[in-house]
Amino acid sequence: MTERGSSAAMVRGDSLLFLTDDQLRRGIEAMFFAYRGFTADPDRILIEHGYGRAHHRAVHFINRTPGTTVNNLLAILGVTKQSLNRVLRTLVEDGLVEARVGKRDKRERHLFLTDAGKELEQALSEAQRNRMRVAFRNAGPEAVQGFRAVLEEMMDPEMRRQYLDGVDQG
Amino acid sequence: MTERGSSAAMVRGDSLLFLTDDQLRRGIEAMFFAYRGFTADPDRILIEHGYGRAHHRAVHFINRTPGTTVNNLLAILGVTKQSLNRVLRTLVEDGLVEARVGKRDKRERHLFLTDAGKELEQALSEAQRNRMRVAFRNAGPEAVQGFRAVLEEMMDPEMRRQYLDGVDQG
DNA sequence: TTGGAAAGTCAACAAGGCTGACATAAAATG
DNA sequence: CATTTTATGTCAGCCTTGTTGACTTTCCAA
Repeated sequence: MTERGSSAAMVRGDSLLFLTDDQLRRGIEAMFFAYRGFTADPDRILIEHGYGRAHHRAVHFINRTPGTTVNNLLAILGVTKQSLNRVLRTLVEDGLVEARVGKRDKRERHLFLTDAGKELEQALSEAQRNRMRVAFRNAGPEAVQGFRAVLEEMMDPEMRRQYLDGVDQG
Repeated sequence: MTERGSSAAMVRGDSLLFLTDDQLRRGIEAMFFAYRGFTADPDRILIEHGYGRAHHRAVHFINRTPGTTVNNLLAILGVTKQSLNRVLRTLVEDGLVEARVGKRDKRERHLFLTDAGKELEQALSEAQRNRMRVAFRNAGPEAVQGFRAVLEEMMDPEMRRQYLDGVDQG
């Protein structure tokens, strides 16, 4: 992998990949259009349940890290506690999330999915994984590496930390 | 590039890339966290001007395709005309967008950025391009190819058409 | 014991989606 | 020419999800 002295050109194999403004604009539009596809399937499911993306996000990260506290969730989601609280309240009322008072620190609420919550999470993530799986397969293994590399570079440092935290096996 | 018979394994060079649910979950979170980074810089600029992402999207696509009609924009943005109209109205009132009555079809409004509109568009897209450029450079040219390939596969067919439409030189 | 952190609550507000209904002008069609 | 369809705009009202500000309760820790 060689790097040119030029500010906008990179060498890939034998073909030049120019990072012109137009190339970058295409990357920007790729993100915009792809994010729509990325959320489309879960959105349909959520509407049936009377929920929105905010509920999906909460359910996702509670599932990823069971027992996480409200404060942890706030840091990951990057919203105000009032916003998150509104979402969590409905999820608890609807019996999808359980908020257990902390044992060591009783101010904290540890969040868990109930069986019903796990069921919804499964439906949502399965739909999203299916699309991701098809995209990965069609694009090929090398593309998947590149996809992840670019997205990781696009994150703010704080978000990248959160992202790298959620690793199971490296 | 070889494909294994297995449903979840793909070969990349000599290392196996397993598409386990956990790998897919990481892809999902990568999208979530990266999209935040992707919008963070323009969001800051928009707030200073009292605008939101909806304005950014409109300005972006009017800049991409000057003279585009309201209906075209609706198809690209995937919102209702009421939603878009609210945004366009403020942009026209503020002198960032000009809506010219069509010559051949006088029902149509052809949308153009004014000089002030181009100025804002430049500020927004420059911020976004800078992040994209750094991400691309850090990830490397091969990663950029993969990034685009996966994102394109993630789009709904209709959106992919819109995406591929916006090509200048192939 | 007192300060401050964690969490919850209430109120108010705004952006930006949505639907439904209606108006207007102009093009297209019979 | 009459009718229908299309493109656009607009008003009213609703929802989700974000915001800020103020206030309370709980309770850990200095």
